[in-house]
Amino acid sequence: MNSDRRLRKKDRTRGALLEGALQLFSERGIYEPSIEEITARADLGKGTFYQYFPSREALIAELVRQGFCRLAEETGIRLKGLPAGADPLPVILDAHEAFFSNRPEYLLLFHQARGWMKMSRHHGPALREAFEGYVADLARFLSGGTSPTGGPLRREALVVAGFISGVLSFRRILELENPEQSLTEDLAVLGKRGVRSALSKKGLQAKNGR
Amino acid sequence: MNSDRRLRKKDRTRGALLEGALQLFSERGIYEPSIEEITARADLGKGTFYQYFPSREALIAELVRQGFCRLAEETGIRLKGLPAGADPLPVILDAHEAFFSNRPEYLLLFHQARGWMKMSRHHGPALREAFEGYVADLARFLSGGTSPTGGPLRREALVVAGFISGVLSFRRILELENPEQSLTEDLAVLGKRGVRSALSKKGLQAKNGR
DNA sequence: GTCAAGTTTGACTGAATAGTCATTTATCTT
DNA sequence: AAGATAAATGACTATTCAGTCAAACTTGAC
Repeated sequence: MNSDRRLRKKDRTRGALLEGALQLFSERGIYEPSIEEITARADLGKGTFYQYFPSREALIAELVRQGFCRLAEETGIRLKGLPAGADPLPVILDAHEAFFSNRPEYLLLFHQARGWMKMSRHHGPALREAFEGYVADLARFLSGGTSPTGGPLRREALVVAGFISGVLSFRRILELENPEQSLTEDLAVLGKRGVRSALSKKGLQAKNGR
Repeated sequence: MNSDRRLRKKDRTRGALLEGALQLFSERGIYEPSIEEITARADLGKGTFYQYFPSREALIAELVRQGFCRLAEETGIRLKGLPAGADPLPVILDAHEAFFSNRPEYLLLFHQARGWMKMSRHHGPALREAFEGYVADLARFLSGGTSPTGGPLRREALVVAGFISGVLSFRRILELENPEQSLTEDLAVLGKRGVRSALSKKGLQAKNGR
């Protein structure tokens, strides 16, 4: 009746697969490594993979889901200590920066998974749901804890998600000389221009529009 | 002595390869399509590919370079009609929006090429140079035409590039219900928060920092 | 200890593909 | 038209890899 042992073992095996794959994907991307390499990294035989995941994509979707969960959790913790009424955005940005600094292996994974989703042919719903959940979390964080889902903050959340991922990505590939950076400062620099620009936008629109 | 004919033919063949590959990459990404599929799309034999490009990556790098050139050209044209002293940012954003709306095939290409660059093993310098050139162009545009290279605007350019690519990317995969969107407005919404936040940032830093 | 149920394995199959190169085809020169 | 140069070709090789499955192994129950 102590079949818990077996369950724990299964969990460990599954965990080893996920962990090994995450490591491998961060080195060589999600496309290159073969299934056999993934199982080898976890010190398992090739056949074992298919006991746990029906396909490479299922594994990727699970890794992404798990990653976003961890990210949301850490962000949530940081937001606990925020005085009510204060803008959560800088905390969110800092939390992301810290997360990707501690777990850089998620950077390429998230990036490539996003690219994967842009291809129509593939992808069951799991991957999309993971991203959707992440944006919903962001919207919730931005709202300061109220409005559980898809309110008017969804757009803002989408923009924040895009800003973070895009800036971190360009930072990564085209390193600045002096690497003291902060997403909050980046946003402030950009935001000053943006707000200023938005005011004079109307007049320009006619000239450049379409 | 009329070997111009041959040169033009060669150019046409090369162009057909590039065009076919771009189309194919936009449907199935840069990893999936085989070299033979690419040549087939251009109605050419497989061997022909290697007369023109030493590898898949070389082809990708050339496509990216070409794409950034077109993008910079179109942006430059729009900026011509800008009164001196005005902020070029909204025009840059509009130009990008129009470019990717007219040529959506570049969205996935640029995205995946960026991901490719994050993997250390691959990549000769060509791909990096293409991105570097793009950011340099952006910095030039942001400066209003002065300061030809790598001035203090490089960081700002990097942030702008990241913002644009990230927001467009998230928009693409998680479509909003009402698709009237504008990068300029997105930036304004975000910027208002960002500027506001930056001011109160110092006090928060101690609480959430490190 | 022995049986049954659950888990792991890696050899095997079939299919796909990168890159090569001897041959064919097209174009230019005279 | 004939010969020379350049370009295009696709059969071929050697490799890689996804997915399967019968056999081996492990664990728990009695």
